[in-house]
Amino acid sequence: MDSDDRKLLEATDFFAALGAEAINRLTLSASVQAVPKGAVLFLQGDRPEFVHLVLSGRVSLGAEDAHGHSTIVEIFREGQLFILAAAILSKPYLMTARSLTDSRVLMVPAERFNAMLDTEPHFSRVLVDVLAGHWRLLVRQIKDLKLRSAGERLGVYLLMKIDARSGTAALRLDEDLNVIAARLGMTPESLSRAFGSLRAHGVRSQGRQVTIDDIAKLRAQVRFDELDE
Amino acid sequence: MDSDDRKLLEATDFFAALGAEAINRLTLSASVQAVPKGAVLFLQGDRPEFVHLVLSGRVSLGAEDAHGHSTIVEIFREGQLFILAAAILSKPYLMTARSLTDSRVLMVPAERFNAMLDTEPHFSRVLVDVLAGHWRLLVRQIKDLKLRSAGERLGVYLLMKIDARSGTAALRLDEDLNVIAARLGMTPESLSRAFGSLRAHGVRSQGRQVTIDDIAKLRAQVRFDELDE
DNA sequence: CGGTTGTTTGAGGACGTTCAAGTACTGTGG
DNA sequence: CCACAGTACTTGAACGTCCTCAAACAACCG
Repeated sequence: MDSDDRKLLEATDFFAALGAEAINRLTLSASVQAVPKGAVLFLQGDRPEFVHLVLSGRVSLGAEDAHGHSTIVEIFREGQLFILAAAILSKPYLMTARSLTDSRVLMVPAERFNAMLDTEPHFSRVLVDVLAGHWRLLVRQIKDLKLRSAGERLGVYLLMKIDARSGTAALRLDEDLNVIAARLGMTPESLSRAFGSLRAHGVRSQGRQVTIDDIAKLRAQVRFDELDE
Repeated sequence: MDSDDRKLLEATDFFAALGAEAINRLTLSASVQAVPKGAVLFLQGDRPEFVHLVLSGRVSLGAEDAHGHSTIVEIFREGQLFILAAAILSKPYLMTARSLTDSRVLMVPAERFNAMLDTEPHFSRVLVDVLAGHWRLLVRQIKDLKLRSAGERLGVYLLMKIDARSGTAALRLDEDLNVIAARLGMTPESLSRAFGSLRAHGVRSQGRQVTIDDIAKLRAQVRFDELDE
C-alpha cells in the first residue's frame, strides 16, 4: 500500500472507528488492487478469500440469472466495506462484484479478517454497526420494490441524493442510467419513461443532468417519508 | 421469566453461542411478554426501546404505505432475534412487527443490550454472525424480487421448506396463504394463480397442504440454484 | 467520418393487480 | 351434531404497469 492509498484509508469511517493501530494489524497482509472500469472482482458462487474495502471509485454488487437477466442490488463507494457476510460466515458470495469506475480496492485476506474478529473485541463492535447499517439499506430497498412503482422508486432515488427538503435542486447523476435502472429494478427503457412521468412533477433531465423544480412537491408525489431519509 | 420461558431461551442458537453467564446478565432486566395472534409489537417509525427475541410463535416484520398497501419483509420464529439494527443504531424502526400466532417474546431493554455490546467482547462477536446471516436473507429476497416471477418465487419458497433435493415431498405450510403472499410480494389472488401455474409442474395444493411430485423437476423449473440453499 | 454505445420512443404483449363474485373452510352457539 | 357466520381461498374479467422487441436518434471516440 503506497502513501496515497494510506491516505484514502485514513479518510474512511471505518478507520476512524477502528483506530490506526488496529488498522495496521488488519492491513499487514493486505494488498491494494487497481481495478479498471467494468472488471469483475469476484463472481456469485465464489468462495470468499478476501474482504474488500473501496479506497476510490465505485463497485456494484449484482446478480445474474441463467437467462442473462441481471440486476444490481447495491453500489458501494470510497470508504465502504462490502459483502462482509460471505467472508464472515465462510459461505459463497451471493452476488457478483463489478467495478463501475477505475477503482482502487483494499483486499484483506478473509483469514486475517476473521482472526481479528475473534481476537479483537473492538473490531467486532465496529462491524456490528457497519452490518446493522447495511441491513437497513436492504430493508429500505425491499420496501421500495414491494410498495412503490417504478416512477416512485426513481423519485426516491433522486431525493436521496440531495440534502434539501424543499426548494429546487440540480444534480448530476454519477452512474450510467443503465446502472441506475438495474439498481432500481427496471429496464433502461422503463427508466427513461419514469423520467418522462416525473417531468409532469417538475423533474427535468437531459442525460445524467437532472433538475428538480420543487423538492417538497416531488417528495409528496413519490410518498417520500421520514424513514427514507 | 418463568422456567418454561427459560427453557425456550436455553434452546436457542443465541443462547448456545453466548453462554449461560452472559445470557443471565443480558436478561437481568428483561421481561417476557405473551402476545396474542395479530397484536402489534411495535410500529414503523417508533423509537426502539427493546431488542426482541421470539421464545415461541412467529412474528412478521412488514411495512405499510400511505394507501393501505402492506407487505411482509421477513418472518422470524422461535429462537430468533429480530430487527437488531434499529436498536443498535438508535434509529426508528423501518418496519412494523406483528405476531402471526400467539407468541411469547423476550424483551431486552435496548439500553442494556447496547451496554453489553460495548463492554462484552464476545457479545459483539456473536452478533456479527447473526447480522451477517440476516443480511444474506435480505439479499436473497432482493434477488428473488428482481429476477424471478411470482410463480418462481413461490416454487423457491416451497423448496426452501424441504430438505430433500429430489424425490417427492408433502408439506403443510404454517402461515396463512395471505401472509405467504405478502412475504412473496404478491396479492393473495396472484398466489392462488401461482399455485395454479405450478400444478403443471407437479405441485398439488389444497389450502395449506402441498405435495410436490418431483422435487428435482421443480428445482429446475424455478431455477433454484446452489445459492438458494 | 463511421462505428459503437447509450438514450428515447413506439407498438405489442406478458404478468400481476383490482374488483367482484363465488366456493370452501373453521369455529361457535344452538 | 348441525346450522350458521365469518373468514379464507379461488376463479373470472378487465385493466395497468412494466417488459420486449424494434427502430430512430444522439453522443462519444477513435
